[in-house]
Amino acid sequence: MFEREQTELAARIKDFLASQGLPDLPVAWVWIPFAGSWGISTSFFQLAALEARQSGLKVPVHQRAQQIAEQVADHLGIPAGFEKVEAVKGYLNLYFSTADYARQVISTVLAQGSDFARGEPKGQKIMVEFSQPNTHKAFHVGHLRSAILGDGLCRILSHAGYEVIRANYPGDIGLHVIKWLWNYMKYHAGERPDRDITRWMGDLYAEASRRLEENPELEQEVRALYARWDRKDPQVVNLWKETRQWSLDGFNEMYALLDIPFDRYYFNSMFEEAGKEIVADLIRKGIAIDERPDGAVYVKIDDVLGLKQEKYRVLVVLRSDGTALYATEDLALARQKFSDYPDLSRALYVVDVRQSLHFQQVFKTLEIAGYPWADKLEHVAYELVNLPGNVVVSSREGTVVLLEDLIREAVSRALKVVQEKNPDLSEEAKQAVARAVGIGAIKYPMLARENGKIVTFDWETALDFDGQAAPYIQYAYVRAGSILRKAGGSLPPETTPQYALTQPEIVLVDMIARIPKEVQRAAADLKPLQIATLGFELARAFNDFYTQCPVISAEPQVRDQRLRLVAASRQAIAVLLALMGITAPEAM
RNA sequence: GCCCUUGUAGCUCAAUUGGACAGAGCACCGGACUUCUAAUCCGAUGGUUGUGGGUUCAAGUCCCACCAAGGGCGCCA
Repeated sequence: MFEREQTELAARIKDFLASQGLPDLPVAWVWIPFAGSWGISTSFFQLAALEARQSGLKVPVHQRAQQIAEQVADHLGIPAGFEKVEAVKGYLNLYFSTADYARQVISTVLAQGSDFARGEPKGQKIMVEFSQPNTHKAFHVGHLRSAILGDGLCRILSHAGYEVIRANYPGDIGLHVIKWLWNYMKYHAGERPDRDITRWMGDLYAEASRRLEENPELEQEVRALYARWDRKDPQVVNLWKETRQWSLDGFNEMYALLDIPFDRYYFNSMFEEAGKEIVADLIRKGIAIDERPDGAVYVKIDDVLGLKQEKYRVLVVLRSDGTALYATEDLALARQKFSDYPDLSRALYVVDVRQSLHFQQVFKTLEIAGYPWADKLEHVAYELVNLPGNVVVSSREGTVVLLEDLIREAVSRALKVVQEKNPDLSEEAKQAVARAVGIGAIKYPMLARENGKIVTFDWETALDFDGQAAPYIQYAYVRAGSILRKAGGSLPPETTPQYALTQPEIVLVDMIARIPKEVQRAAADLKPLQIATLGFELARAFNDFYTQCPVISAEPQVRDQRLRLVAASRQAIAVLLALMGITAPEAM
């Protein structure tokens, strides 16, 4: 909002500075950083410093910056739409006129509804690959971050104006799958999962690992089974297909609960052969070195690039026995993405930070091989989810917190609270609230953290519904809805407030006005954290308003104005919750 | 050995990308429900931003060194 005014003012300032013979520097507007200040600000330190360097004048920079700010303030006077202009400590602050500003912000939100803060279509298509779960294994809190972070990124990018393709890449083949099949065929033949599919699949996998650990000689049988898979033995392939589907069914249940959809599935198993073709091509081009059967096929990336210092090191692209590796498949997967969507402008991989080098290697190898889209591949790295005391989540260590357990616990905990707080709700409504609150509480901490920082999971924090957490934001939404319901009727028409706005109202409008810019920033930086933080701050501003500014009992003019502000706040909170994939409940 | 990430209040995290007084939430202490839902609000306590240099008008943010934690380094995914 107010981009036009900002651009015009910047032009006027630049003209003025030029007329004073001052250096030409871009005018960068920022929000005045003090809570409750409505306006934009820019500083003149850079200008003063540059001038001092060019002319050799000995005036202290901050003093000179203040002089310039004062001159500019005098020159501008008070522009239309503003009510105060001041020069302070080298900064030029322009305060919006409160009445106009509030009216404009509120009306914009109410007119745009759920499209509030939606960016202009950018004409760019972005694929986001995230939540790469392994079939035939458990789905635990550790896997949750990629799913939630990736989903949040998709929502933000889409709202910011990009066309987004949500891709999943399940690990449906590999040693872990063969181990599982071996265990199933030998000890569980004919069994089928009933409920809790993913748990059952995970249990069988853990059992297989245990058996092999206790009796290492059994690994021969697993290897033999792998060979049968490689020969495409129909019995093995069919069983693999059937059991793989069980896992996928289980994943789908959880994605549905979490409201995380996908447009496109790529499966690990689809890329073994295609990957081998690319490797053959790399060998033909002299990029990869083939040392089979004594050694593997690899790319000495640093050598190829002529780097003196090691950076990309060596990427093994095929095993010495000719079977495919993760890297083999990744080469083919990237090609497939751009074959399916030739006009993709970016392909993001939301994968944990441990694979940073791997992706750098794969991307660089594709670039060397001459694929024109190689520079559009991008690894969005995030840190792992740990348990208190820096304990790694691991099925082998028995430290897993299964996703289904987490969801169940969070929801039942939320249900208890609803029953306490709002016993009059119907049973059905209570369940819906509990789901919204429980799942929101799980999602929020995964989003409200810098991507590169470890999330420590512990039950206490995860199920703590107080303070900076999703329920806080949801509650603000509920309160706003409650006021509107009590007030009844339709919203009063747009008016310019004729009374002096109070501080909580000013802060609240300010928060709402920041949203469009923050959406763009979060999209550009690929950081849902910024949305999560803003969501909390907006909710806090609303709660503050709620306690200090009566709406329904206020005199008619104030009441009308505040009702519109409440409706706009509710809408703005809904937009931010939607960007995080968190449900906005009607009651709590 | 080389490379990457992180280090901010007792704990968990922010800080408009180099700007104005480093802000929240938990926890602790003290207050506020016959008034729009107290899953809330108000107040108090709490800081040499790991250490030492440097660049800059301006450094939590950039550069160098050191310390600490985590991660990655040719046939795991």
